[in-house]
Amino acid sequence: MHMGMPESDYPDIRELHLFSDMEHENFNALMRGTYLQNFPPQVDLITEGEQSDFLHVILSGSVELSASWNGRETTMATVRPVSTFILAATIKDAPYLMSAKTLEKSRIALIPSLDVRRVFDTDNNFARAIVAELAQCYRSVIKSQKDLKLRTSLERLANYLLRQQHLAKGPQEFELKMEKRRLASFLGMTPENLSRAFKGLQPYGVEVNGNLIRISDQDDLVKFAKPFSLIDDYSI
Amino acid sequence: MHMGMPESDYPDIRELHLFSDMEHENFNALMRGTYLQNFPPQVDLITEGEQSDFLHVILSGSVELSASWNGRETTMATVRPVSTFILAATIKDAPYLMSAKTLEKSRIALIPSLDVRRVFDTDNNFARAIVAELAQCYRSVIKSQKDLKLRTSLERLANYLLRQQHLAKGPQEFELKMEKRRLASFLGMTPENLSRAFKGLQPYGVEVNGNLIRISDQDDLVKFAKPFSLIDDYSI
DNA sequence: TACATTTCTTGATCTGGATCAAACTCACCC
DNA sequence: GGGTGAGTTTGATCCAGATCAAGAAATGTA
Repeated sequence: MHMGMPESDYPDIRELHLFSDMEHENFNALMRGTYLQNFPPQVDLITEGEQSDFLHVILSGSVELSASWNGRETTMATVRPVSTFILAATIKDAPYLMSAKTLEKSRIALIPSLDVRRVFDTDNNFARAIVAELAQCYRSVIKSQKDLKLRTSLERLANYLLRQQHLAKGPQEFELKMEKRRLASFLGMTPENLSRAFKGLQPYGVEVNGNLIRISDQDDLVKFAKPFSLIDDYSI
Repeated sequence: MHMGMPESDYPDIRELHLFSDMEHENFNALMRGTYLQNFPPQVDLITEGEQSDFLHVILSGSVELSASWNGRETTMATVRPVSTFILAATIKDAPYLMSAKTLEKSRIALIPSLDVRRVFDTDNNFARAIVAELAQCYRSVIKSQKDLKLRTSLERLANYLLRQQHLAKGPQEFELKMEKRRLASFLGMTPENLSRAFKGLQPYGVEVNGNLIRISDQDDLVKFAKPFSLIDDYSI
């Protein structure tokens, strides 16, 4: 681990909506204290319940956010570049509510929470950017909550596939970006059931081949899934 | 409905963490455009999908936030005085993700979203207060999500009762503040099942009499419920 | 290449919780 | 007081999804 960011990583972070409007001075102050590290897969970055020491920015790879209770565990979200995670805990100086671990080899910037809070207190543009980011995060969780409470697991899977297809710019064929067992946990079901759910979507034109998904009858799937902007559109 | 807030309601709102640190000037500007209204029970205040016109502050009574999809409906939360709701939609100028309706006769302040966004852009203390509020809201939803994904309905009910007892300052006996069918929906179950779940908690010392709950064996219930700060403590 | 380990799938069974139906309770109102 | 209608409870049944068990496939490793 080394202190201070190499020049080459500045732009990626600076471009993030969260940092793009802040004072140069303040951004540089943040970066001076920032650690950059390459992590191998399966490394625990954060354990739920611990105090927030760093705001994390994922520059490459992927990170899983999970939570556990009473011996059970569930996947809450997967984070992909370029974005931050556990912003709320950092701002509130509160314990993490989720654990985080790398899924693949990942490059991650660690910005000391103390610095984030200090700059937050002085840089108004940064404070405003944080509001936008938090509002976005809040609305995302609400959508996910609605997905969980209002839909069956089959419906959740169908809509998940449509969302992923949309993210992949809407091709007939695309790859799952998550291991199936993780996807199952994310969707609130068991791996066995996910496997059966894929079968259950065959009548609606979904073909599965390993990580490859083919949606042969888009309209049919849409008719079944009934995607709804107030649940499935993560851009609003 | 009348324009401009009566003096007597200023303090309630001013005391809210969200408004307490902002400039007098700006607070007054907000209040000048604010409508105050008394609503009877069962009035729809907000319909999900509509554009955010007002930030709502509930001064008395209670409001239910719900969401629906494909003919199904679920209770997301109940809001009680003094707090705001649908802050995220107001800030983002995005459509509401939830509907809101009064459960009881309620006094509610309606602050035009345009004004909120304008003051947000100029008053830094207000912007910071919004960050704190949003971070709190975000973490609350995450906790609720963990509750849903990691616990059975019986466990959710047990922990809900312990939380309510705690809010009531920990007496052996306390009242449910929600209709049972709403509570069922909030906990992600049917009314029938809630009824059976109450029965299922009898062995752990829970006695139900209408809206009155008596926890005769605290330790036993706690041992079953296994409350966990990172799910059940809404103050962190 | 062969072996080991993990993930994924499939089948059989079980169970938590939903649904359906009917009684019961209670608040409200003429 | 005696409806009337909503909310709640109880019982019977059903179903989605969990669990258990065992292969099959993929992945990593000697």
